[in-house]
Amino acid sequence: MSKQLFPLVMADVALFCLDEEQRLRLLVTQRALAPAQGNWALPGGLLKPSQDSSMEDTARRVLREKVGLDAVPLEQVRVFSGDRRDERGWSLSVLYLALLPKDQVPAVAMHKTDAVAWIDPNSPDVELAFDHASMVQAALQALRAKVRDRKLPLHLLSPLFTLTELQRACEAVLDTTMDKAAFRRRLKEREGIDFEAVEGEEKRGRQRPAQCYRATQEFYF
Amino acid sequence: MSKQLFPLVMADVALFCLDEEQRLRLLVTQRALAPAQGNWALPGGLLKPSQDSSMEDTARRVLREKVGLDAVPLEQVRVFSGDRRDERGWSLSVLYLALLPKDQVPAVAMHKTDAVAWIDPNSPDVELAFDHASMVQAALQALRAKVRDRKLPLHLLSPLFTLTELQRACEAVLDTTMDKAAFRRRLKEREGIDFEAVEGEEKRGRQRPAQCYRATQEFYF
DNA sequence: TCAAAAGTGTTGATCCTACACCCATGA
DNA sequence: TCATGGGTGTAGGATCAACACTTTTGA
Repeated sequence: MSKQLFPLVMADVALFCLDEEQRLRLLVTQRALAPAQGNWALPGGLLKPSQDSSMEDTARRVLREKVGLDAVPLEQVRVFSGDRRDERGWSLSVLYLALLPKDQVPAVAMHKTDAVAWIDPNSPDVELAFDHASMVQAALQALRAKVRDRKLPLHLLSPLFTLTELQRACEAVLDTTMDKAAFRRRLKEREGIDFEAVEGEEKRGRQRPAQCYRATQEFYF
Repeated sequence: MSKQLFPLVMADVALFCLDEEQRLRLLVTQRALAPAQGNWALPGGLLKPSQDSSMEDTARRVLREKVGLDAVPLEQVRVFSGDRRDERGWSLSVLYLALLPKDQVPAVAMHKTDAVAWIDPNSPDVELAFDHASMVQAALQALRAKVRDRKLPLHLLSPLFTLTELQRACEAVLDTTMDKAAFRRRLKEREGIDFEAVEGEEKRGRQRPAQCYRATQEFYF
């Protein structure tokens, strides 16, 4: 057991995006300091009671400082705690889930204060520090549960999106393929997607252009 | 903002049971110490790093110390944190959900170290301290989500239970009524409830006795 | 005119709801 | 024998998965 009186309190973030081929990707950073220096880990950091007015603030600040991202929608997953998960002693981490809109992915690549990488969350090709492998599992599970529950991962897309893009996003999360007709019928019946951004037609490569949609905030998660 | 370096770290427990009339009830305790002395609140307490090897341990210890319950299955709901929820300063609480088997309810009544009460979680007739009203809401939501998701709140019942008791438990949680035939069909098809505890027939009041069932552990939650 | 992706319609299987019905018991 | 709650069968409606089909564009 530890002799310390207070635990370390921190926030970690599992930040997902879609890559160019619409595959689900997870952001990891290379740790600049001990412990686990040089290892890969989820972006995270210690609570600063004087700066943060909640753990969500901590997570937000961490994202700002480590990846240069602001105003990312966050969702709590769960707490990881114990006297053995961090060599510095008793620690408690609140894990947050975040989805990065397609149009902000380049911003991460630009910001170069820390080494960052996008990895496949299903089969990570790097070893993750601490219990961050479990965290990734938990975050994935939470994300999948939501999509399975008919929620739409709209935050993975740009504000203007096509139905096929939305379907690809759901498929990437659940790692399945879905029927186009059924997917669209479910959406249309649910009444809440605003139609046709009048001239917003995406002229993709060499095929028929697709209708663009915009969703009201309540459909985001 | 607070000047403290470390936050208070604690665990709170939303412990549910069914009363004699199969209604969902929530355990609250009267606070013996400041802050909020004399007010009602969820049972909770501070992390003791030297005794607890995880936050779940903290929750378990709290239940043991405050209500005299041991080995209650716990499930994490989520974290409540911030600099304004507790007058003592920056604080972080991990909320746990627990279901109390019918045959252990009397044990709580016996244990008299703290004043305890069972209240209706939907319309609490007492004012709860801190942000515990939000906690109750969150715990209820988590519980309902599970039952809606076809999970069985078996921990609310004795190990030997009748199908009607199980249905009443689900109904109490969701605050609805369900169709008997449909409920039973769903169960039977799911293959996993062991049948007939040979002589375990409950001879309720003045009607036909009901078949008793026992479930394998994987169906509990 | 062809490939590729957008977008729609149909059909059979499955699940769910509502309700009717029989069964076993205590009074 | 009647009231009460345990337990089952069925029919109609909603939902869903699978697949075939039409449309619109760039090359």
